[in-house]
Order: sequence, then C-alpha cells, then structure tokens
Amino acid sequence: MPKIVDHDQYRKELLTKCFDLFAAKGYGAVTMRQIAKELGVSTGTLYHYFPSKQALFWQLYDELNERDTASMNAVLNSTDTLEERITAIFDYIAQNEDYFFKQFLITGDFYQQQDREEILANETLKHNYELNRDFVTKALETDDPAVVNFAMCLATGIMVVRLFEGNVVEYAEQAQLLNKMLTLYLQGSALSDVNVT
Amino acid sequence: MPKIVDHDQYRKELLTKCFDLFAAKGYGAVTMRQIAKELGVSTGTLYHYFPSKQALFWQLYDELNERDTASMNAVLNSTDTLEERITAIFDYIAQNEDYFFKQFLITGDFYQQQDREEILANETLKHNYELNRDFVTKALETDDPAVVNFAMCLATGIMVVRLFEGNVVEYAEQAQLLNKMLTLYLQGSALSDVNVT
Amino acid sequence: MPKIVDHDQYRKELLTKCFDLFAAKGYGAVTMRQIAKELGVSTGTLYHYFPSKQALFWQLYDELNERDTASMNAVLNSTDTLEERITAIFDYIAQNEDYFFKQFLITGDFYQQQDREEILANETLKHNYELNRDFVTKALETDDPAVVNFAMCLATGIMVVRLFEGNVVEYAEQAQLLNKMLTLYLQGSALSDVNVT
Amino acid sequence: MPKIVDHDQYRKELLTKCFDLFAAKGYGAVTMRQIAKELGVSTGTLYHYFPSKQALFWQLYDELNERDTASMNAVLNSTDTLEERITAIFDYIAQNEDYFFKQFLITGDFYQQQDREEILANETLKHNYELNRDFVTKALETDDPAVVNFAMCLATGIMVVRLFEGNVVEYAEQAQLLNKMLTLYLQGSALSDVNVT
DNA sequence: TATGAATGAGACTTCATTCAT
DNA sequence: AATGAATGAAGTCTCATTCAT
Repeated sequence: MPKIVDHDQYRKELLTKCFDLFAAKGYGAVTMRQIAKELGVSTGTLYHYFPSKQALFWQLYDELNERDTASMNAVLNSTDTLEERITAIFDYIAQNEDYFFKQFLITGDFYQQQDREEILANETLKHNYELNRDFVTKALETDDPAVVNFAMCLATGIMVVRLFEGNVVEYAEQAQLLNKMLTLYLQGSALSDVNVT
Repeated sequence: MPKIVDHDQYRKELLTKCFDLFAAKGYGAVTMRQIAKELGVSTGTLYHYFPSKQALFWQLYDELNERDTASMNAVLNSTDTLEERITAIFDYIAQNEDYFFKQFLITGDFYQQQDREEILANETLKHNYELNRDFVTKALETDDPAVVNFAMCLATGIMVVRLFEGNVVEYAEQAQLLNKMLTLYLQGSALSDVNVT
Repeated sequence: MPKIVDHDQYRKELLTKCFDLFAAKGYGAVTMRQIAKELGVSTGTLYHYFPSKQALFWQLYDELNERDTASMNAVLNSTDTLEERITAIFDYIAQNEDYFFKQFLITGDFYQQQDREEILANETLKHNYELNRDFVTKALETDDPAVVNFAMCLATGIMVVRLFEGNVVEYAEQAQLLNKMLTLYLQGSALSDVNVT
Repeated sequence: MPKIVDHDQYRKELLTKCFDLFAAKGYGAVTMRQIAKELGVSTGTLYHYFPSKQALFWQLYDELNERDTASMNAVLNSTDTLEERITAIFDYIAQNEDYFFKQFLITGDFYQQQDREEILANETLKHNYELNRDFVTKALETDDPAVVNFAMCLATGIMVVRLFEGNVVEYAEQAQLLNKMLTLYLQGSALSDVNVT
C-alpha cells in the first residue's frame, strides 16, 4: 500500500488553497512553482494531482460553483416580506464580498483562456447563471424575467463597481432603493392588472 | 519643435492599433514581438516609443478614457425628457457594446498588474469614474447620488452580464424598466418632499 | 531457496515484455512509468526487480543475446552443401527480420548510453560478436577470417539497409550472389592452393 | 540596421558545430543548453535561429546530405580499372570513417524521432539512397542492380560492424576480397553471356 | 512484496528588454 | 529613428528515483 491519501479529497484541499492565489494575482501571473510553494508541495506533486495549469484552473472554477450552490440556499430562510428578502440578498453579497470579488476575478481570467464563442457555449458558465437566476426569481416572487434581470444586473453592477472603484456605492443603500422602486413598480403593475381586468 | 509633434502623433497611432490586440488576447498573452509585428515595426522601434510593456499598456488605458470623454458628450443632445435621456444612454452603450467589452477586459487586465490598493488609489481610474458619474448625474437631472449610482451600477451590470453570459438581458428592455421605476420613484420623492415641506 | 527462483523467473518475464517497448520508442523515449504500466505493475515493483533504468536495459540486452545463442543452433541442421547453408542463414535472418531490427535498434540505444571507448570494451558486446563469428565460420566451413567477415558484414549490411531504406534489397537474391561468388572464390583458392603445393 | 549578420550563413555555421555534439551523445542526451553553450551563444539566440530542437536536428540532417553529395564526386577521378575503383571507394570510406560513423549515428537518432512508416516514406532519405546507388553503379560499371546492392550492403555492413565492434574487420582486406570475387563473378557472367549467344 | 505519492533537478521553450549597427 | 540579433531569467512540465505504508 502506498502512503495513505484520499487522492480526490486531497486534490480538493489543494484547490481550496489555490483560490486566493489566483484571485490575488490572476491566472497568468501565478506560476506553477509559486502554487506548489504556497501549497507546500513540490511541482512534481502538483502535477501528480493536476495534469496541467489549465486543468487545475478549470477544476478550481468547478469547485467554486459547487460551493456557491450550497451556500446560497440558506439566505432566504426566515424572510417574509419582499423588503426582507432584498435586504437579505444584498446583505449576503456584502458579507461575502471578498469571495465574490475573487470569484469574479477568477472568472475574468477564465475568460481570457479562450475565445468568446467557446465561453458563451460553456455549460458550466450557463449552469451557474441559471442557478443565480432561479435564486433571484424565488426571492423576488415575480415571474417577470425582465425584473429578475434588472435586480441581477444591479447587484452584479454594484459588486463590479466596488471592485474597480472602491466604496463609492453601498449595498444597503442600493438595496433600499431597489426595494422602494420595486414596490412602487409592482404595485403599479398590480393596479394596472386590476384595471385591465 | 517640429519632430516632437510627429513623434507624439505616431505614438498615438500605434496605441490605437494595440487596442484590439489587448482586448482580444489580454495583457499577459500578447507579446511585445506580436505587437511590433502587428504594428509593422521592429521591437526596437516599439521600445523607442514606449519604454516598457507596462508603460505601453497604461498609455493605452489613458487613451481610451480620453476618447470616451469626447464621444459621450454628444449623446444627450436633442433629448428632452428623462425617458429620452435614459433611452439615449442605453442605446449608446448598446451601439458601442463591443467597445465597452474591450475596454472592460483591458481594465480587467490592468487590474491584474498590481495590488488592489494601488488600483484603488490610481488617479486615472478615479478620474474616469468621476467623468461617468457627472455624465449620469446630468442625464438623470437628479442630485441624489444614490440614484445616480443605482443607474450606473445597473448599466455596468447589464454590460458585464452580457459579456459573460451572452444575450440573456436586453438593453432596451432594462432601459424601459429603469425609466418606469425611476419615474415612479422620483414622483414619490417629489410628493414626499412636498409633504415634508 | 524457493522464492529466489520465482523472483528470477518473474524478472525475466518482465524483461521480455520490455523488448518491444524499447525497440519501438528507444531507450530515451520510454519512461519507467510507461514500462511499469505496460508490465501491469507499479513503479515501486519495477524498482524492486531492477535497481535502475540502465540496469533494466542491460539485463534486457543480456537476455537478448542469450536467446539468440539458443535459436541459432538449429539453423544449420539438415544442410549439406555450402549453398544450402548460406540459404539457410539468410532465410533465418529474413524470417526473423523484425526481431533483428529491434535488436539492432536497441543496440543503437545502448550505444548512446556511454562513450564509444566503453562500448568497445564491453564484454557482452564482444561475446555476442564472437558467437556470431563462430556460427558463420562453421556455416562457411572456411578458416579464412576475411571470408567470414565478408559474409557477416554483407548480412549485417543487408539488414541495416533494409531497416533504413525499406525493401530495396532482398535476402534471397543476395544469398544467391554470395553463394556464386564464394563458390568461385573458394574454388580459385583451392586451385591456387593445389598449385602452390 | 541591426547587427550585421548573414542570418542564413550563421545558421549553417551553427549547424556545423552541432554535428559532433549530436554524433557523440545522441539526440536525446544533448540539451539545448549544452548546444547553446558549445556554440557560444545563449539559448535565446539558439531559438532565434532554430524554432525547436527537432527543427535544428532536421536541418542538421539535411545539411549532412548536402555535403556528402558534393564530396563523393571527386573520389572516382583517376581510376581506370575496377580494382582501382573499388579500392578508391573503400579507401574513401576508411578515410572518412569518423564522419560516416557520426552520420550513421545521427541517422539512427533521426529514426527514433518518428514512426518507421514515415521514415521509409521520407523523401530526403530516399534521395540519399538513390545518390549512393548511382555512385556505386558508376563505380562498378555494371547494370546488375543485385551486384550494386551487394557492394553497397557490404560496405555498409563493414562500417556498422566496425562502429559496434571495433577494428574486427579491415576495409582494405574486404576491398580486395570484393575485387577478386567480383572479377571472377563478372568474368563468369560474361562467359555465360557468350555461351548463351 | 507491492503500491503510488512525493520529490526536485533539469528539459524545452518564451519573452521583455538591450544594444550594436 | 530604426532594426533585429542577442540575452538569460523564468515558465511549464517530465521523469528517474525514493519512501511511507
């Protein structure tokens, strides 16, 4: 018997440790030697677990998505009103902003690995988006896809702006705004629905 | 100073040609030799105009911002109502989406050149943001910074989502939504202002 | 000593399986992992039987020679005339051409392991040559070493030319030529011997 | 203008210097760093002239063939009889044995670069063989291809045996033998031709 | 015995940059 | 101002070998 190691589990542990490194420096700027050093293994070992730098990167990306799916489900518990749910979501993003920054940056790296066409055809990417969409749909309790997109784009935008510009926008403030506007808008829709009827 | 003008102008011409290259492949993936070849000059000449790859990159970034400033001013001409102005802005983004994609990607590369701290302290970046903010402020004719941010984040978000996910959102649709909500919201504010008064 | 026999026999089995691998790809291009995989064992096990890659290689070489010795003896049975014996030898080479190709290629690899001096001083190599020489001497029933060398070089040459150039020469044709020439030559020698006497 | 260098001529100079290195150690055992060091250039420069190690190797191979063609033509001058011509050829080989050794070893390496099929289909290889064949045909003044092959295989065989076994055969001795046998054989053919007529 | 995880030197190759011309 | 040859550090990856189990 060889050294007792759960190959797959150890592989995931290594991936976890890579996260920060890629997020901080970007795919291109991180060398396999650096990764190995950071993980406390030799380059040989690194290649024992990941056939190439690209492969390591893709596996990391998959791993991230898997996590997100798991952690998002708890957010909407114990929320009753629309306002509470909006607040909960923006709070969740705010709390995990650092993680989202990193994930976004890594996705950005991901992007530069291949042609745009391939990216847009990529199943993992699509799947991740569907996930988020369903989540927001459930939160807003609306079946108007435009509204769902509206909220998602706003949230994404805030995050991106904060990433690039710093604290020029605040989550809580924007959450309130969204809440008010949405309430007014949905009331309006409801009214016009009533009127129509 | 006859030569200097030529020098500077030629430098800008070279920069222009670099834009697509960086946008398509990313900073790290483009080599100075590739750039030189694309520009039809030798590496020696390239280094004659730009002291380093980084410098070339920064100058490109500056160049981009300069252009944006110029081209954005014309957008709001011949718009009277809020709706028209919102439509005009989103239309402008939609028309130049490809350019914004590239600019965003290059900014992303830019980001990976250095620490987050330095980025956020960077004057060029700040300046660019101020510019956009002023533009939106003027367009929305509101002095509520939260609302300005709201619109900016939404627009940014739509662009980013489309970049990564494809045509899952549409500019026109979101523009309409924003228009309705904003109208309702601003009316409400006006009313409450009145009430308060 | 019950275990030792198994050990040695297993070792030889492993060697046999290595033959094709080395012949096909060459010493340098075959990795120990590949060998292990091909043999259906782990690298650890491989190293249990062979202290190093070089050692494995040398043992393979020895093994080859051992086999040749055994298989060549039967060739000259039931041949009466010189013509029959020459035909038998060339036939034997033709039948086993593939094996000779591989052996030659492996010997070529062998060569590149060390300095020419060492090669020429190598006992295994010498021994193998003596073996072949004795065999040909017996076949030609002559004690003129020049003639023996002549035949050996011709046979070697045909094999090498076919290895590198393909079927541009035929064994049977050359065997006939050698037979005729040798017959003429040996008759002549005999005559002159008589004359001398 | 850059440093004045005749790119192509310098490339050939570098190739020449590589010859011994490859012949002595074999393709696999020579590293690009070693080559660079030996040539007195940096690895970067080496790659400036040769896109890869393989490419360098193929170019070397081509270069060798080109040379052989040139140098073989002078050999048959001032030879009148068959004996003189045979002697001249074997002498030529003996004089340049070291070169032939190296060429043969490099060809052997060459062989291990790719599949046998590809090798045999390789035009350079075929061309080289044709060249040698024509040369020998002219030297022996016979149009019997079997005899030409006979002589070629013998010469090749002597060279190969000497390469692997050392001075166990001598060129001069074998040249004499070949001369005698060939003379006898050709006389015989001539006679039988006469008889037939 | 047998396994395969681990090692780390070293292979090929790239690339920003310099410099002689 | 312009060229492109030259540099060498550094990147990704391989592989013979060792060793804990």
